[in-house]
Amino acid sequence: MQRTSFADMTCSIARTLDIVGEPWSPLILRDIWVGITRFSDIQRDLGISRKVLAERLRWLVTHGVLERRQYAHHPPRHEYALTDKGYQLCDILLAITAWGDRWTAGDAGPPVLIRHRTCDHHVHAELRCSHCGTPLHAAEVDIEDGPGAAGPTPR
Amino acid sequence: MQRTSFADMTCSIARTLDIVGEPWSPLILRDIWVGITRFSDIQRDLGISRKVLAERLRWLVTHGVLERRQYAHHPPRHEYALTDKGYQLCDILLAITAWGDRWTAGDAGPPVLIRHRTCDHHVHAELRCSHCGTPLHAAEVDIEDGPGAAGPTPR
DNA sequence: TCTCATCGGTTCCTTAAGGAGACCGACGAT
DNA sequence: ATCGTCGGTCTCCTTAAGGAACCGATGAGA
Repeated sequence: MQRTSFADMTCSIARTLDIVGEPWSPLILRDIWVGITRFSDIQRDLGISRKVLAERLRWLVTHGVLERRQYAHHPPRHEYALTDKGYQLCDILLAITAWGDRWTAGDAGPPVLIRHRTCDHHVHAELRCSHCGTPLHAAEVDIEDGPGAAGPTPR
Repeated sequence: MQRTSFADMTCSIARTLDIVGEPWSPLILRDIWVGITRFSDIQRDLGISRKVLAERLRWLVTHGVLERRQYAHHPPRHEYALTDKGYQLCDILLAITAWGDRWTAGDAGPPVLIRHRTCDHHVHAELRCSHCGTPLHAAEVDIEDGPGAAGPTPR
């Protein structure tokens, strides 16, 4: 899709979307995160076309989000694994899950529960301010030009 | 493009992507969030085609993320505004910005800085556990079936 | 009054991306 | 010898994105 590339926009959101903004990519990352790591398994689980899956996996590997590993030599078999960069993308998936649970789950309740191993409770993700630690929301922040801004009206 | 609808998947990530997973949608939300609220202004700012912008705005309004408001009567003029549901989506944008600042900004530094009005510092978003308050990361959680799960192997 | 500009779109055409499914080589199992 | 699995590639068709032109309602200026 995405005939217009976002890679050159002066915006961290746009540059992130350039890497994982295509609709299937977050679902592929989710699958690998929960342990569905092989080509055929991902294809079966998502119902994605094999062509598109191959394209996306290649793209995500070249952008350092995934790595392709050979886990068996005699029948040469491969799996995909998250890099550090990819694991941190999954944090965004936690934030997306929190929104989806709240606004799209309906009466049936959330499809999955998230158990935090640290405290052993069912939890959801909350955004906090890195400085003062209080809950952070989009309505409570101001946007200012940063060092990487371009031109007089950057974003 | 998204010829395959994600709306019926038993997954909060998929259902969220069904609403805002198309690549332009997050950028449209960002623009409205930072105060670019009129059709022509958004179109100019993003360089998106007018046709696609009209489609996206309609979609986001029908899904309750935006509302279309008439802000002038005599020359009938409209603007788009975030609903509560839409404002909470912008929290995801904060998480995306944090990742993009870290992994795509390069030597120039982040394009924008986020000032938290509560503490008046430049900050970034951190994910915390809703129960124990410690930092929450994708590697530290287990996924379990929730009440809205479907079938024996839901996701 | 005539002309020009703006806002918020709609319509049309071209091009590129997604979906379905056939095919394929390497290997293992029966 | 045949069948099945894994990890893809290739081809064909449909559909969505991009670009540009057009449009009605209004307002501003000469």
